[in-house]
Amino acid sequence: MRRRATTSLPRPGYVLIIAEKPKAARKIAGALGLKGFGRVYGVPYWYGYYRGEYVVVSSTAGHLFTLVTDRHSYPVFEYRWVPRWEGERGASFLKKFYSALKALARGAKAFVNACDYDIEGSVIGYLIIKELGDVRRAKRAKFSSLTPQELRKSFQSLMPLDWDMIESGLCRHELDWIWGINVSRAIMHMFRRVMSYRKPLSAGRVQSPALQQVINREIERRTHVPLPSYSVVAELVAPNGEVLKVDLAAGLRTREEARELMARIKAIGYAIVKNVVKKDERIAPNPPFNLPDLQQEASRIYGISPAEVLRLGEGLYLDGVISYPRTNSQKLPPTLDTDSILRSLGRLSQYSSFVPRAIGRRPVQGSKTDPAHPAIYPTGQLPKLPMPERKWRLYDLIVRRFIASFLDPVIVSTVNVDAAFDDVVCFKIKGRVVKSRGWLDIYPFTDIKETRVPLLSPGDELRLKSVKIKLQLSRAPKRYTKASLLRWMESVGIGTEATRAEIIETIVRRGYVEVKSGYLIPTELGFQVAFALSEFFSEITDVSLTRKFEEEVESVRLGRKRRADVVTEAKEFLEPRLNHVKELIDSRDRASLLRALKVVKDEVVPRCVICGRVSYGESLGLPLCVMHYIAAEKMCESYRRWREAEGISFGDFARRLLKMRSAGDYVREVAEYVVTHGLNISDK
DNA sequence: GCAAGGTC
Repeated sequence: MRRRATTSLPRPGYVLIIAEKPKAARKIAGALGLKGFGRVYGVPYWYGYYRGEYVVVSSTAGHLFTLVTDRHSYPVFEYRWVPRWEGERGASFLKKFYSALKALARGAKAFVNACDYDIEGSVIGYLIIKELGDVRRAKRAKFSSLTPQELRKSFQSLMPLDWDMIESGLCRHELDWIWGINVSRAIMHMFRRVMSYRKPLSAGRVQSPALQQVINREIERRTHVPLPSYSVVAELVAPNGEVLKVDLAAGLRTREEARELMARIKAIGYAIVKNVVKKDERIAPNPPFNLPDLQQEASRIYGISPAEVLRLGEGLYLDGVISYPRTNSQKLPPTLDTDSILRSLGRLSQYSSFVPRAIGRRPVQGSKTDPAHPAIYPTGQLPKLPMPERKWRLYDLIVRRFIASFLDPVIVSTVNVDAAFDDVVCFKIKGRVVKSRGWLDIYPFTDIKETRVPLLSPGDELRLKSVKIKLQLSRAPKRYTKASLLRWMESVGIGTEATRAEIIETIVRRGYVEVKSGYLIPTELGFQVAFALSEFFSEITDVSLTRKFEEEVESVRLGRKRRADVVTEAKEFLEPRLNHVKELIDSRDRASLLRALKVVKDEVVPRCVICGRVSYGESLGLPLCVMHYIAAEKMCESYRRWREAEGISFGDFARRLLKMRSAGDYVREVAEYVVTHGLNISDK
């Protein structure tokens, strides 16, 4: 497109088309064949005639308006929309978009909201037209992708403003604001009064369930009581003399059971091969990245955090070397000229040998989709080198995943051997060898474990060389990393591609969790906030609040409910509870507040006999804090299994727990108390 | 100051 840059505003009397971002505005202008180009306040616009109509296309950069209130207290249900650059820190870059659209709106005779066709896009465009233009002279462009055909089609049949969609979007904003601001203020009030804590605290529909998840996992780990199970493992000698290590049985409940099995196996002395099945398995390449997959892989392979992936990805996108990164799609656009992208990538020596194998083929596609954007792919425009190391690594990962998606599957030869010691025990021996490396050389980050097995045929004898019993202890689940927490958020459907990483940073910034060796560990403050929320606003700690919002917002979109009614319901639900909490805090009933925060150390009675925190309840006949209480209860529960498995006394069980590294620290502390005070649970 | 959601 030839551009004639101008520094002044276009001649008035045009239809102003508003896109969600500058890149989209450029695509729309291209599709409509607009040749004129100019800038206002540095913001680009395009102009010209489309089907006889004089039009101007420009854009915002996401939300230009936000909700604010003038009230400083809570409950608060009065709010209004204001330009974001006025108040919000870090939003000053929006001022030029605001000024530009305001100036362009003055010369417009009509408006088109051409933001992404989703509820946020409807809100973004609507608020701009409402605040800076005139909604009575506005229409909506409806398109599902930014391809020229789709865009032209949408402008040939412009729709009236999509009021139900706008109302549902406004409703989502208001619900999140009402819940988030009010609950945040309530807990700040509480922590200020009770603990003299003065830093900002927060709660919200997405961040609070994420925090709760980290807390639950930590409680599980720290109150973990390992449970026993037994396996029988043996060394067998194949006819060719090779020694094989095999699990003959696993998951046995008692040591006695395992001993019996072992004795019978020893008496027989050899196993017979029953069946041998050889097969080739094909492992297809992964589809091109969407953002969650990229965040996961960058964290796994290079330890780059999800938020940094988003930041680096945005940089690569603005450099023009990759497509839009905030996407959930694993599919490439059907019209994409993949061959010319591949040819261009082939000019980089890292990739040149793979490109010929990829050209002329179709890529693997994933099942995930996105209403606004395709999967992340290299545009074929090559990056300026050198670039910072981590940025390069991310780019390289994206390119490799892209090229891999065109290549042959990895072929793995597998062998499955069934064998048995008479009718005493059947077992399997499995082997795997990579036969053809396929896409594995360009994307070598997948570890395909190889196990070799000697050549065996039915009827072969496997002589027993040795056999023993192995005690297996159940392990506590792993702590979350930023990447695995993000995965969890995605799996339960909270947050969006663009926000999840930043929301994880928020719970870190608040001091709710710390990052140690990549793992998220809740702080005392995090525990206290989570307990306070569960006590007074339990809904906000659960992902089901998002489900509820989605249902409400959807019913507004379908015109079945009015936004005002949904907002009123939320207000009527929250207001009495906020007032109740406020009264409790103002009543200075310190003891009940401390009990609600659960893990506070204070002079209040009764206290945990082990750690001095406020008591939560009695277990083993002792007043215990919530964590030692859970640990003690789990110990009593698990003792039944240990007695069945090993026939040991409660005292011996406690002594063994002290030595188990996989036992949670709260469990070991309770065990130590049990040992030193000679406690028993026979009376339970 | 506090949310979640867009995008630079």
